[in-house]
Amino acid sequence: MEMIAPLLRFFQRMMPLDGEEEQLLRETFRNRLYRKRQYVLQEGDVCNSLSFVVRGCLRMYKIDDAGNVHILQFAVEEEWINDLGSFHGLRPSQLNIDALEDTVVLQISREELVRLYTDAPKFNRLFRVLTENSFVQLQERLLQNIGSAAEDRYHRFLELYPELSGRLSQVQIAAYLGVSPEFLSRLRGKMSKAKKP
Amino acid sequence: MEMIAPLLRFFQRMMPLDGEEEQLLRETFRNRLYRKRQYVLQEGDVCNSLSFVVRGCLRMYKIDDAGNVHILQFAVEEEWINDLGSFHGLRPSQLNIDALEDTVVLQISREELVRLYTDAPKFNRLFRVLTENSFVQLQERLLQNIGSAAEDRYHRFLELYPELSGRLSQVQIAAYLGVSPEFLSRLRGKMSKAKKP
DNA sequence: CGCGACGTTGATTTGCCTCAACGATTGTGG
DNA sequence: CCACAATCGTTGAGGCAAATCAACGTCGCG
Repeated sequence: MEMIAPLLRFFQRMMPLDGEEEQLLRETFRNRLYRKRQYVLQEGDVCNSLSFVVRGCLRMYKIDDAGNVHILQFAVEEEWINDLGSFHGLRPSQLNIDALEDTVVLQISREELVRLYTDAPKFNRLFRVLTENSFVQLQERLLQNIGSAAEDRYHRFLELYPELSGRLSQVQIAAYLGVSPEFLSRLRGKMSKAKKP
Repeated sequence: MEMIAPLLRFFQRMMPLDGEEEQLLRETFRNRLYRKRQYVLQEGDVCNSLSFVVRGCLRMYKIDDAGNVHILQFAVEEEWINDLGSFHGLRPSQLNIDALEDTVVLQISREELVRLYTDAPKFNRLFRVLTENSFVQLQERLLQNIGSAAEDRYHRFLELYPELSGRLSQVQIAAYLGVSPEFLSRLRGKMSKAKKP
């Protein structure tokens, strides 16, 4: 089954590709299915491939000393999710990535990526931009969380990802916002009371 | 006065450069002095150049709705400090960068950077790695702050940047850790009491 | 000299967490 | 297909980390 079309579209949106480059992508990216609750990356392992979500939903998170889950990022259709620190530094990851739904991804390994760079130098630029975008995304996330109360963060989350908010359980949203599920529930109660009556 | 040596060293450590590439760097980077308290980048402006600190100390921070300062990053000798989101996206920055000491920087504008990429493609790789490193640094910062109490964060700061902790006022350190100066003072009191007697 | 930044300390407040209990869903193995 | 378990969302009571406000002495600087 041909799943690479979304990836081609993704790159085409950044920069036109010729037939040879498209062919290279077809050859180097591999299709993979992760079942719900299955790990894509586990803490302590080295992140050895970049993942592009074709269908489904993944989360990347850290577990702190007290055992609490802190979600850095979700990834749904046509989004990337990687621990770039681990991938590039060949260091064991502090992060976990797993599937919240049955999820189809396209993956490229480090070796294949290096080969891609030499076979088609254009991908140097493409992946530089991709890294820049990841960076910006992370910084935006940090800036949003800085200096605003949990209620404001929840508001912004709803505005920014209206689709996700319907697709995720409140436990996941709470872990993304950095509050306890109980507290998020209280916030929702307060907010709906403030609107309805 | 020749100030470019530290920058050449910085790049050489990543990848050897030939004489022509060194010459390109000499031509494209410009020297600049910022006086203490002077802005390098002001909120609302677009970040139009990348800055490499030769001597001195800069800080990059956000001011939240309540007027509190949140420092994302310090930069001392041989470190970079940029709002990559604003620089690459040509968007107005939400961040400020200013000088905590009289500071000498080397800067390259966006146009000069583009020219550099076409004149010497090797810099594509170099700046890709640089962006990757910035990304990793930011992610490390985020992961450290996640799920650990202020006291632990302060400890880690002292271990990670022993030099900085002597060079900065406690107000700056507090703004970096994300706590009030009063609370940091209390932490210090508690910590020295726990060691001394 | 005087003024403003800094560091400290005390009293009070608050945003959010923890623990605990409950009904409502979801999902799973017999 | 049903029964039991697990997860989810909600609500209450109590607790703690850190903020806020205020006052004070110290220092460096213009």
